[in-house]
Amino acid sequence: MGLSTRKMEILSAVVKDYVKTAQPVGSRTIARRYKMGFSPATIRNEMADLEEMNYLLQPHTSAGRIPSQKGYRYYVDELMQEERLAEEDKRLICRIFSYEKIQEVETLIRQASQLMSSLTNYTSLILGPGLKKSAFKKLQIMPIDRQRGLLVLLADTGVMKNKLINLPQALSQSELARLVSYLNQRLEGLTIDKITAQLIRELRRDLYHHINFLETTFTLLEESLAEDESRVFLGGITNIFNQPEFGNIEKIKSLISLFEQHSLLANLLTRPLAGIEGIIIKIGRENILEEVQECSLVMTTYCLGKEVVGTIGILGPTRMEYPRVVAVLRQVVDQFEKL
Amino acid sequence: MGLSTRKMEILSAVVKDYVKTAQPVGSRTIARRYKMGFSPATIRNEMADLEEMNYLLQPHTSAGRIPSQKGYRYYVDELMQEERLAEEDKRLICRIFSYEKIQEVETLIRQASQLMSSLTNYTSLILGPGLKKSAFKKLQIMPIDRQRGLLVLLADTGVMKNKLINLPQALSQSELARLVSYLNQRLEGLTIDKITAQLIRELRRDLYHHINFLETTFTLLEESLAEDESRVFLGGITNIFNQPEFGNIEKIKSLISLFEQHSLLANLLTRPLAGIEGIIIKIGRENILEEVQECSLVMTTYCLGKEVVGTIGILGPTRMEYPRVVAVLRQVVDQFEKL
DNA sequence: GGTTAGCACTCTAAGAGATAGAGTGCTAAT
DNA sequence: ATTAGCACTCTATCTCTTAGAGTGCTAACC
Repeated sequence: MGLSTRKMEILSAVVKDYVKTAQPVGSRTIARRYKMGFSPATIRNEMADLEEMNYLLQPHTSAGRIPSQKGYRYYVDELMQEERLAEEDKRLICRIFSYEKIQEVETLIRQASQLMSSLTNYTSLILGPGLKKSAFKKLQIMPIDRQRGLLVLLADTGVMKNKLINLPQALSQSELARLVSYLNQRLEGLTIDKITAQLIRELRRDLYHHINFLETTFTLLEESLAEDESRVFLGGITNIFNQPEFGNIEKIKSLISLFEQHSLLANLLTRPLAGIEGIIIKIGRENILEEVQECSLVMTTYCLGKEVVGTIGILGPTRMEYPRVVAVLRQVVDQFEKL
Repeated sequence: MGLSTRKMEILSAVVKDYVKTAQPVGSRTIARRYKMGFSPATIRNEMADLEEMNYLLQPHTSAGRIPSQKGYRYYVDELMQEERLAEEDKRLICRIFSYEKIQEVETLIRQASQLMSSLTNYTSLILGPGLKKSAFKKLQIMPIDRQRGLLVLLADTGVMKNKLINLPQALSQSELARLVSYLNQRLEGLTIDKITAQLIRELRRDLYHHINFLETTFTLLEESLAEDESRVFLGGITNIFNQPEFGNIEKIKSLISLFEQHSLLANLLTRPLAGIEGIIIKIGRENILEEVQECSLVMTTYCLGKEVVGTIGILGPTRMEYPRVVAVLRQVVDQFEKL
């Protein structure tokens, strides 16, 4: 599979030029703009070879070449050099992470999402930290009136979850307090997704007379686990539609409709990253969902504390400025993990 | 300004037909489809009059007529009859309000928003209940570790707000408990937007030595008031783009970009309703924002408890099925207010 | 006087050529 | 191995034409 140096240079030039202009690239253009020291004819021959090998393709006979999916893959894996971010850009990223120390995770994520999209001119997708993978921190029950209370569940990642619950009439203030402190003690340090099984076995045994009440607590936890995955934050939706590949209304609609379905997005951001560290790039049909098969997704997991809790991604057309996007993403994730 | 009965019938026919077909309506079509007992020529004369009076307009000389903004206004105010919803539709609406009694306000709103958009095929906008107009219900501080606590603020509308705060080292468990119960007692029943001023004057006096701590509480309240208005829920974004008036990509982009700016949407949903009860309809340029000047917005405020807390609206093209939209909206709001 | 038939006129949307331009692949020369 | 030259191909764009829908006006009708 070894490409000659010259083929690499040409492939690289085609990708760069096509990314910039969105127009099929001709041999003359490459010879002129990238001064390779060969005539267009030579480049034509090489390009014909590259097409033969499926790195390039021609929209129609008398047009220039554009990179194929395989071409992008090769470029991304072997040829591209990650961009060095301008100091200015780095500063912008650092600022949102340091501006105020005590900040809601959600606010932070929203800001990061905004910023990434404006730095890249693509759309950013962030899968927020869910309860599932977080460790239990604290639980509190706040009585509202005779019958109802508010259950507040806090994870070490800063995520929290509230739920209205019914309190058994019989429960007195001090009983409630004891119950809460007991639960806190027992659940301390556990990962949320380990709690369900544990709860049933142990707590039921110890708390016969409060079973009815715990049923609700239990339901909350279950529901949290189910809803959990679908907290997706989008930024710069309009950006991606400014790309010329979205001149077609149907494509826009199909993407917008996808953007409304957060559970699908969550999947898109979760599945490919299972067990993988670092930044990964999914090009075109490498993505699971049909709606983004003309797009590329650059993404990575991020941690809050020790545990991996979510995914950050940037979605653009396959004709994407990969070197820059990777650089921005890396910078953001680095900052994230410093928290 | 009195239109003859015949002119009314013709205007009404033009609106109905144009809403259905999205094509300019000709005199022949009206004569045929709406059997008015007059020849096309007569209708042509009447239509010429209506155009003269600015109720109708002609895209170009040899085309049929379409309603002008003034035409829609007259139709909506004088001619249209609210649709009777099918039992089936009513049932769908009732179901989400009764399905589970104890439900998060947010979940409910999301569901309502989904449903409204699918029942109308337009986009629904709901301005969620904010803290501002709600009455204070309960406040709790949940210690997390030595330095930090989680402040939970609950309003009678079911809205809640969390905020991380720094706790002064000096504060003991029991002191904290006393403080919380004191605050609860003092703030009970107040509307949130009345708290700010009150807090400063009275609480400061009584709680010299905790001022530092209260500063943060106070900050939370202030921030809540500021962020507050921008909780907007959108449903069925894609729907509105299926309308033929959005054949133009620029229009789509401009709307999408508006949909991302929740503070603008909040304004759109708040300003026109100040002091007004019932359903109001803003047609085309009657709307504040430029992006929706070819759209109509049917909206009304809703209450949770006694206080008006938010707005529900449906956004479609000016060429909108007003009778149906009004009916759906009314049904949803009625259900809302039964809570 | 209100209503209607008839007809010339206008405007658009859609299709058919025609043309320019970009880029190729091949051949022959270097 | 490289390059110049050239015929060829394909698209995008423009113009021209045509069909069709709908009008406004005039003159006839009840």
